[in-house]
Amino acid sequence: MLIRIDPGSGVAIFDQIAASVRADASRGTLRPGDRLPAARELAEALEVNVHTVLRAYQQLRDEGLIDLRRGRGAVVTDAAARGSELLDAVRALVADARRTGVPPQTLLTLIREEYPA
Amino acid sequence: MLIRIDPGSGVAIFDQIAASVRADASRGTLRPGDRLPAARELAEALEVNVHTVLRAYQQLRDEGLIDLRRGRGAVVTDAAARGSELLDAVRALVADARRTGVPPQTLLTLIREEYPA
DNA sequence: CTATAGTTCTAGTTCATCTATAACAAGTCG
DNA sequence: CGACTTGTTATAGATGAACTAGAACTATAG
Repeated sequence: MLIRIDPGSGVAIFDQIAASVRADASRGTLRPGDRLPAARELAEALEVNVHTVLRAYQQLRDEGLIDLRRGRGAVVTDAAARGSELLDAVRALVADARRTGVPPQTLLTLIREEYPA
Repeated sequence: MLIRIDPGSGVAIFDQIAASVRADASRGTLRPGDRLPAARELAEALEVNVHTVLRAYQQLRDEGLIDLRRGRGAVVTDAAARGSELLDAVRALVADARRTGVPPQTLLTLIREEYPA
């Protein structure tokens, strides 16, 4: 469980935190039942405000990736394991995009168009 | 060529415009050689500032999706056609994600992790 | 040459993000 | 039960990116 962020990368910090957790879940580094660090704790480690971390956690909860409960913290759900099954398909698609010279932004847009939030 | 935007959606307007063009190119609605509306023209239609549209166009140029020339405007390049070849693969992947209950954000993160800008 | 349309510059406004503090509430766990 | 942990909510201020506005400039098309 290592979360790294880059302030001033243009991407909102809370988005980076959430993305980092998602990535760990997909890789299997984070497994169902695992607990994320407490918000205040992580905030201190990243030298970031608690609200920023909490906003990331709430985003993940909205996606069903974690459960948030007072007193216990953020626990990874079963849903998180499912993401890892897609990894191979994702890798194949990315390889295709690379080969044909389709830039990341375009690929991301294609996905978004087909799978709107 | 229909471009719609939603101000106050959190996503920057110039990003929305660029994404809309990318989507049209992938779908085949926009083909190599086609011209985008003049920046001032589109700006007026969308009730948006010219700079905002131009920023979107410049982003697309950086990706190689369009050529920008004074006096002529924005012309879709050959590169744009390549994106459409990926559509089937993208649709398959999205279907897989849907089936397994993986939310859009998670899928997008997976792509980003594998294909960093 | 004239109209077109992108480029560059300056300046002001708005709004999301992030920070800082604090009080509160619902759990966990001994 | 009771202390502790940890998320929830609220308020307020600072910062910077995005957007707007207006104008002058310049390469290219026709």
